[in-house]
Amino acid sequence: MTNIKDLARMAGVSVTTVSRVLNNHPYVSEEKKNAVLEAIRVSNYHQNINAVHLSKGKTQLIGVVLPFSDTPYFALLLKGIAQQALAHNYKLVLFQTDYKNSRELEALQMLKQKQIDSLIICSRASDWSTIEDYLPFGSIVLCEDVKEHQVSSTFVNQYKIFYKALEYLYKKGHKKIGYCIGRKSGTNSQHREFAYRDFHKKYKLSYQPDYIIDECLYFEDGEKVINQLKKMEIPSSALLVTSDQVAAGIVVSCQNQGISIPNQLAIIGFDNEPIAKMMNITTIEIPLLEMGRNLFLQAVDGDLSKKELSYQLIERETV
Amino acid sequence: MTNIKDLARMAGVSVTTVSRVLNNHPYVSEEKKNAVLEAIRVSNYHQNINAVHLSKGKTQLIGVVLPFSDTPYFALLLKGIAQQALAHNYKLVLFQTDYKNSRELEALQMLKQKQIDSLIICSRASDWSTIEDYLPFGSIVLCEDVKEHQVSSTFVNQYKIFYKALEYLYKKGHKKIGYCIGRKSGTNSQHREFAYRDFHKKYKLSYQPDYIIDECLYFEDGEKVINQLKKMEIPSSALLVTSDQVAAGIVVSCQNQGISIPNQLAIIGFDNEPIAKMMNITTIEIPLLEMGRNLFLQAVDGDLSKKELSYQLIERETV
DNA sequence: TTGTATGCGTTATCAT
DNA sequence: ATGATAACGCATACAA
Repeated sequence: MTNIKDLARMAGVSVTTVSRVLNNHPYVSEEKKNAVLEAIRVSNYHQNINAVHLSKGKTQLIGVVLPFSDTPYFALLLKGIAQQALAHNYKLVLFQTDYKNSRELEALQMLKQKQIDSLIICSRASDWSTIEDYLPFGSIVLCEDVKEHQVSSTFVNQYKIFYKALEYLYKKGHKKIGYCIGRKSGTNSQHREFAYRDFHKKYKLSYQPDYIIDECLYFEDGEKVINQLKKMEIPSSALLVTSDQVAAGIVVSCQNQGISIPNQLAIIGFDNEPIAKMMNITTIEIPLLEMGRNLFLQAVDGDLSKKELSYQLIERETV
Repeated sequence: MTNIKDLARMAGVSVTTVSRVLNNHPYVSEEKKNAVLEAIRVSNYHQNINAVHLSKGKTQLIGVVLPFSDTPYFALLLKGIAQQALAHNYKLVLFQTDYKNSRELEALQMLKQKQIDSLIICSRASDWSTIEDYLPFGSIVLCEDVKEHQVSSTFVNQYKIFYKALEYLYKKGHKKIGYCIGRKSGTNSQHREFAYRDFHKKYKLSYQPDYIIDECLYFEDGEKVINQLKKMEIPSSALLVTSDQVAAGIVVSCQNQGISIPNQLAIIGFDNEPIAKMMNITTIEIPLLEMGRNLFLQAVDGDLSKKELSYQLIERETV
């Protein structure tokens, strides 16, 4: 493996000059430049990027923490991030945490060890104090409303969205509203639960504990939801479903079981995925791609910034 | 940022000793070890991993090249890879190529520059000669039948699978069989096309060019397929669909349009995703998770090995 | 415009 | 069991 020292010898120049032509720096004569280029050609030279990293203290690598990537929500987020990474000549290091805190800590650790320049956490497992411990080592950006915490973030107001959706259902005459969610843990889920409770308080409604159904991530979970619904003493008449995939699964399951939508069961999905359009599912559009893109920008930028993205209720035929 | 030199000074030992305790090497007295540990504690020391990489010439990083990760096929493959990466303490660098050759070259380049130890290419865009150019720099493993080429790979026999599926349909009485595929390019697609042609030759059947429908990647593409089918002069009576997602989309679209399955249209999906089970779609199971896991193992192993995985036709109600 | 010398943080080799 | 010192390959401040 030839290195710049070898190149320097071959071209009859100093290593500095070699480094200059390698990095397109000015102040190098055409003559010497060509000599170096020729040496590079004949030697089949290539940089050892690790040496560059060590020397520069940067890696052009950005870590992305997410529980899994086979669900449209995270897949789209990731896609947005990847788009910008490509455009800005950064590479991505993926941490699929499976909601395991330890994996998130590994990512944080890589930040500390300078293997990645910054970190995008799409779904946080660690508490604030540990996040803040790692802040000195690189920018960390989150995908939730971080309130007063000194971290950059791009997010939608989950509380407001949920509340508005519930009110929409209420105005359509629904008094027994349930919701389906991926996991009960997680800050997003908390915001939603608060919205759910506050809504019921304000409108003086009561709800069954089993109106909240978790572990709803994939299309096929729709079947499970309907089965649970059928077991309820007082089944809910409407469902807020935090993924269009699951919403679609519910619709199909209802067809299979002869449950009429929206008459017997109203449904609002999330994200406005193409599947929602195809199956005519009322949904709440969240600009996930844009969110991903902005997360990346914040990560490389480094400055503290917070950006709330807007959402949109798209009325179709499941409510 | 304190380094091992500082630690050495603080603990009153040499850098070598510090390095020894850092790496759990033998031959260091309990006493000095504790001194170093204490120095580490008070200084809040952490390794600069780039220095380790430079020194060792390894990064514990493995590159994964795939066109996109928001389709179940690649998402599952990636999941399998990620599982093993986790278990073996490797990190993954993701290259979403969007089928752009240049992105794949970037990955190859990273291999050459030692930023990644090896490379898993889930869907190849480059030709063989360029792949082979990079072989000296680390192990490259592929996800296709590489025949005589000196590269490791884990794969299923796409040709045989397709052929068998076509014969199955034929035995069920179908003479006009079409198929839906993600992209026409790619080696997998070629194998399938060969199988398709050979099948028609053997059974002396003819087919329309428009029986081959590409760009079928997502659930919502099912609608497009049905629209195209309806435009055909002689629509096919059966469809091989290389993704259960799309197959499911087709089923839903048929329901919407009053097309009866399997009477008017028979369907075989691919991958045996949960959605196929839920919607009772006949499908061909391909062990994607296992495939991903094995790909990773081959990547870190480094030895040349080739492994063909088996598949299984799962008969349900769409044929 | 060019080169010298030093630093980046760690591991490996070789004495002792 | 311990340590001095040489790699590892590159970037850069500074001098010329």
